[in-house]
Amino acid sequence: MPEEPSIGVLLFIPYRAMEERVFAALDAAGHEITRAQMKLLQRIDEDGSRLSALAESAQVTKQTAGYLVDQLERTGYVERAPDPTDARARLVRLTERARALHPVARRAEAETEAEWLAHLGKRRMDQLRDALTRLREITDPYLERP
Amino acid sequence: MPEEPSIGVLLFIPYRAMEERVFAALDAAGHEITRAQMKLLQRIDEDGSRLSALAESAQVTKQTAGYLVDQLERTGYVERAPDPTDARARLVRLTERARALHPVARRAEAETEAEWLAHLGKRRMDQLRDALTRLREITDPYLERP
DNA sequence: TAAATTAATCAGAGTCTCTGACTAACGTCA
DNA sequence: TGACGTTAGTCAGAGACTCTGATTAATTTA
Repeated sequence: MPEEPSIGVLLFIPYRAMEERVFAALDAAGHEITRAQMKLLQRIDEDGSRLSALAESAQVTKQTAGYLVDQLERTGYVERAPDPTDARARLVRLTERARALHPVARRAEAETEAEWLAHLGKRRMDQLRDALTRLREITDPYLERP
Repeated sequence: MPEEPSIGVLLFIPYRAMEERVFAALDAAGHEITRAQMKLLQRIDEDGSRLSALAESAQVTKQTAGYLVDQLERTGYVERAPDPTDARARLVRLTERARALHPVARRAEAETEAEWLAHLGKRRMDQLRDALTRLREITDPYLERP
């Protein structure tokens, strides 16, 4: 007689399943991206971002961000360019290779979500999204509040 | 105009909030437990568990499990005893100190859940749990299937 | 009983993260 | 305008967590 999982575990199980689908799709498309690298990659602005900005956004130290950007640079996902407005700074920019990741990740996400919708039905899927969106109001420390 | 977060992110945000509440409560009660240690600790059977069993259950190698059990042993949360049924094996057992973690963690979880209930209302909280429980049917790789 | 398997450990390495110290460039203000 | 404090980034060193490969000891199988 297995116990009821806690709400925390119930949230984690599908989250993890989604994450694994996305990384599996990236891997299948020839992209060996780690979770840590992705955390940074997602935060790089269209016009490039400074290391400090990435570090702050991803909640890691500048040293950690530098270590991850080094890796992403070596594997061809980002490049560093001088920042024209400040000679101390450099802009981390996405390469074409990095831009190719987005559609792959989005497709895997959309496919997984479609399977969930098929299993839950539209009503319950809407209820799930609604409840999670409202829950975010009190659990997201970075949510913009009006 | 911030985009709608994906369902994956929406799941992750409250999960992470819950996890942080639990570890903060443990920390406040004087227990410095890491996520990796907790993953093992949760899987130790009432009568003790073998290292191999813990490793398999937590999805890590035996070496990793050994490394974590060493730490937990040093900090007084587990002890190793010979397995009377097999001289190669040793049983990892919870100490009293480890047993003291459970009520602290459960209380933090219950408090957080109560806040969520107050914010969402009973109807939406029930819908959330229902949707997540059904979602588990297709996203939990370790779910017992009848 | 010899061979294969299983339980655990040792050794070495890679990833991710941190703190502390440093250099170079920028901004301020007396 | 020049000294001072701040900011951007890097270097060095360390700790946590994870892995692969090799080893030892005990058990199970053929």
